[in-house]
Amino acid sequence: MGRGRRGPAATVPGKMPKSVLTPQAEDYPRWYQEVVAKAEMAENGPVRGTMVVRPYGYAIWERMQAELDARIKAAGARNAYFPLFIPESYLKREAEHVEGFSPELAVVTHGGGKELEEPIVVRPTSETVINAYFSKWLQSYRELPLLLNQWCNVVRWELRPRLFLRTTEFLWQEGHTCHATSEDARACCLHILHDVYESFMVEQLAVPVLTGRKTDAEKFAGADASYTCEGMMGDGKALQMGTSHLLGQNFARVFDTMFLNEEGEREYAWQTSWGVSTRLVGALIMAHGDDSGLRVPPNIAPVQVVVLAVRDEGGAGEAAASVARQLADRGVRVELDSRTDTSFGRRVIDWELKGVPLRVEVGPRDVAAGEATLARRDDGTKQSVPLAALVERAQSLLADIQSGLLDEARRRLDSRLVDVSSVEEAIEASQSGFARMEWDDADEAALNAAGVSVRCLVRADGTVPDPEERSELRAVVGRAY
RNA sequence: CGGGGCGUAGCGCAGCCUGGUAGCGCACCACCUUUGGGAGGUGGCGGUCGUGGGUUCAAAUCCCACCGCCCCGACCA
Repeated sequence: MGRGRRGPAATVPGKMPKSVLTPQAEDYPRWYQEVVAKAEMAENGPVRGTMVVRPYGYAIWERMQAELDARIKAAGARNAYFPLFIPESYLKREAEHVEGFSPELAVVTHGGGKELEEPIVVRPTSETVINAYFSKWLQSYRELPLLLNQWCNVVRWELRPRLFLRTTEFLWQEGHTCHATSEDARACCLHILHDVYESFMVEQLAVPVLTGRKTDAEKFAGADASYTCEGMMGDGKALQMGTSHLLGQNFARVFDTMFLNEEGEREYAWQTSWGVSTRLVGALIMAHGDDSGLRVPPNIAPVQVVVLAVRDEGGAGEAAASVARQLADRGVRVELDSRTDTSFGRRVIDWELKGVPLRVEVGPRDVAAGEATLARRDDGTKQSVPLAALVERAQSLLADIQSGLLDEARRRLDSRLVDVSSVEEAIEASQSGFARMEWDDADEAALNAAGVSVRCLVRADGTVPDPEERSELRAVVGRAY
């Protein structure tokens, strides 16, 4: 936490502030920082730009990993692991790649107390090392396509870090593939974009995204084309949530990644690479969070239901434990909160901060009536439910909450995405959301001067353009994280 | 790197201008009363005042240098 900054708790000495967090409308970035801190997601590490991910934040990441990993494997990829350290010479082989990454590289010059003969780079991404091994392993078209994925950390030196959104070290998944034809590589790249990333974001994170192609200015260094999933955050700004790149034969050429084709000729492999990172946690926070804290969609929530024993009287403690057990038996991710030495209100607020989708309150009054109280985190409504019907009701409410959060996010995206016909209108529209316009009219220099950028390019029908496609395209512009 | 701000207890801050016993709120510990939307009382623990130097009988306070952090601008998942 920074010095010279105040949480709302500091404004009135001796008194609790009215609200737990700075309201979003008052100061969105501050709201974000406070949620991350108070929901115990993460904090800054000792080295600038590094991040300590706390158990609750990491639990969310683990849920994301589990869902993504299943989809990645279903797409045909296998997991592997490549080293953190990469010879600097590898990076230098692909001219555009080094040029793009050199400003943000961490370079190791000493090891074992001696200066190294060749500097070692801490991986900013692994195309180069992985290609060094692809070239060794790959022999025949019969081995294609070859799809590998790795879960790891990477380092890109950042000047202005923000927890989860932009840190010097972050966790991610990077997929790397080799294909026999350009068409097959393209199909894979888009399959990952839509059927792994977009589907995960919509179904699990309940965040609708726009998919499109990056402009040359924003594409991956060394790629022929980059495709992106762009989400709209609560303040109308865009967040790049995932990217899938078509590498062509660029890396294959410099690393000699070749195979023998059906005609018996040696040919360079056609490649893709793709990744999503812990930035997704930031996306989750900003896509659904409200003035009371996080709102985590049930599908991704590490805790879907918290059962609160209001106090340990009238059998409430036992009843709460029993409810929690029943929910767990039905496969619900549930946590029992029986800390009755802490006040009820405090505990409610803490669980709201953490965004647990559904809260079950069990107190003496509920027990006497044979009921429990269910409180939804998404809309704040409460209802009493007979204990016998509780598990069923909880499960149906979780489903409602999941779809409700998606609908809400979709309405925001739809209502704040407007079609415009000039740079001036685009800048105006970007103050509250996205603008869509003819790409030919989108003067990037003029937009950038106003703090706005082209997030992605799409066709008139909304589908993603081919790598070389340039005419009749629409540009989606907005402010970006 | 350019501009602005800030370093005092775990967190948020006051004290500095006008040198002289280091304070407040929250958190934490103990006990009692509490518990259906941030509980109250009483007692307690906790600080090399960012670092180094200088001025002075005396420095959190004045002077110099350095370091760090935060915010705003040029790059990125």
